[in-house]
Amino acid sequence: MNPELFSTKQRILDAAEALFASHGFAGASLRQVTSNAQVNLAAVNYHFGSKENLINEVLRLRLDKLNADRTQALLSALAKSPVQLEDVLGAWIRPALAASANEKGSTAFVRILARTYAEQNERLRSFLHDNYGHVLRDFAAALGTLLPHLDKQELYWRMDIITGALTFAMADFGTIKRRGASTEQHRELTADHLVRFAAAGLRAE
Amino acid sequence: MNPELFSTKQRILDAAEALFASHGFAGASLRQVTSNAQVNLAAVNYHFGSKENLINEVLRLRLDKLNADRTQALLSALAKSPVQLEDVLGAWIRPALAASANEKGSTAFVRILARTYAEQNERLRSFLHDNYGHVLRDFAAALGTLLPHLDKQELYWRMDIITGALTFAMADFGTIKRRGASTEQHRELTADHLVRFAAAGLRAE
DNA sequence: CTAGAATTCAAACAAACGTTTGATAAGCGA
DNA sequence: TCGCTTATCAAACGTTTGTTTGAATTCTAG
Repeated sequence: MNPELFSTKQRILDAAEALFASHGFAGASLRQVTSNAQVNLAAVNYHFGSKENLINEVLRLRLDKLNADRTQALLSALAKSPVQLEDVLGAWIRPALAASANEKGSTAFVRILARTYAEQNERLRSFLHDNYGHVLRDFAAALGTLLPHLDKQELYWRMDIITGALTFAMADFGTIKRRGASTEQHRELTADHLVRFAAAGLRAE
Repeated sequence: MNPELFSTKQRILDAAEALFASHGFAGASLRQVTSNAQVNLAAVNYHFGSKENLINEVLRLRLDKLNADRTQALLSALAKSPVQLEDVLGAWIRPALAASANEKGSTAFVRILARTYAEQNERLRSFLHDNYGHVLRDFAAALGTLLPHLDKQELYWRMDIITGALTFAMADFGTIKRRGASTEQHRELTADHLVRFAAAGLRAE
């Protein structure tokens, strides 16, 4: 029951995250996961109950932090006066980029997100909607007041485009190298460009 | 050997496309495919050799047409003087949107594309790169002359963002309904917005 | 009509899958 | 140390996977 850093449970989560990212949920087997984690095959069902629960847990842990970061960043952006579109978009984009360059140095989570986003899997979509839909709604409300020329449907559609762009930009974040820039500089640069790109797209027409 | 419209081979391709789109390559079994296609299980291996070959064939058939359409549209855009950024982007975006609303009335192919794009699967990535990389290079060259303020690396990165946005917009194309608009009107509207969005993002900074 | 190729079919193959089991080991408050 | 919970383990469970087989059927050129 200890939240040890290298506990069986944590090693499974780490290995699962990496394998789900590279092979997908269906493509990564529990035997691969437990082998990479160097734990017994039965450990997954003991600690998580089932493969499906493991998938949910991998998503939940990361999303909890990402959404908390986004919510806090949004509050900061809304506290300023006047509220700037770039700040709101930054509150959406920067925490996601930060999550993609975390302690494990892996972009596994965002690649999982890209896959999940690409999947039409109804179970996952409703899981995301139920647990994290309110964050999306908060951002939509903030963006809506900043962009009164967009009706609600159009706004959601453009946010979807931005999310797609962001997700893929993040998924490629780890693979694209920029000459003579540290990871943090690179991240800042990427965030700046994404925010500008998204802001220009939202203001269009 | 006949290219009949409802041949066993074609029925397998159609069923595979739909199932790969909704369940992924690993998630869709040959038994599901052959059952939906109403053909014998062994027919896949007889006509395609293996599941992997079937996946490649599903991708290849659609991509051949998409890339031919894009190449032709690019030539048309470049024939005009002066060459407009919106026209080049339209040559990239419109054929993809058209492919997403084809005779079968399904968005299966673009959802497959979204999944493939999200996958880090090296086999598929090199398959796409080897067979269709030249089209991407042609567009990059055209965009490069229109956007001299972007260096090559930055340009490719932004094209990646656009492709991600486009892919997800297409994947959602079928699910989003717009009140009082036919499918063709809807597609035209979507294409216009995507082009504007992308052009604004590319011109930024 | 007939011979031979092309296709379809039910059945089975080994391998891999997620999951369960029961025994064993480790951890720990009393 | 005891007794009990928690955790790990090898082994096996029944399914499902992609693939192969060999016989039956359909098609087609001569």
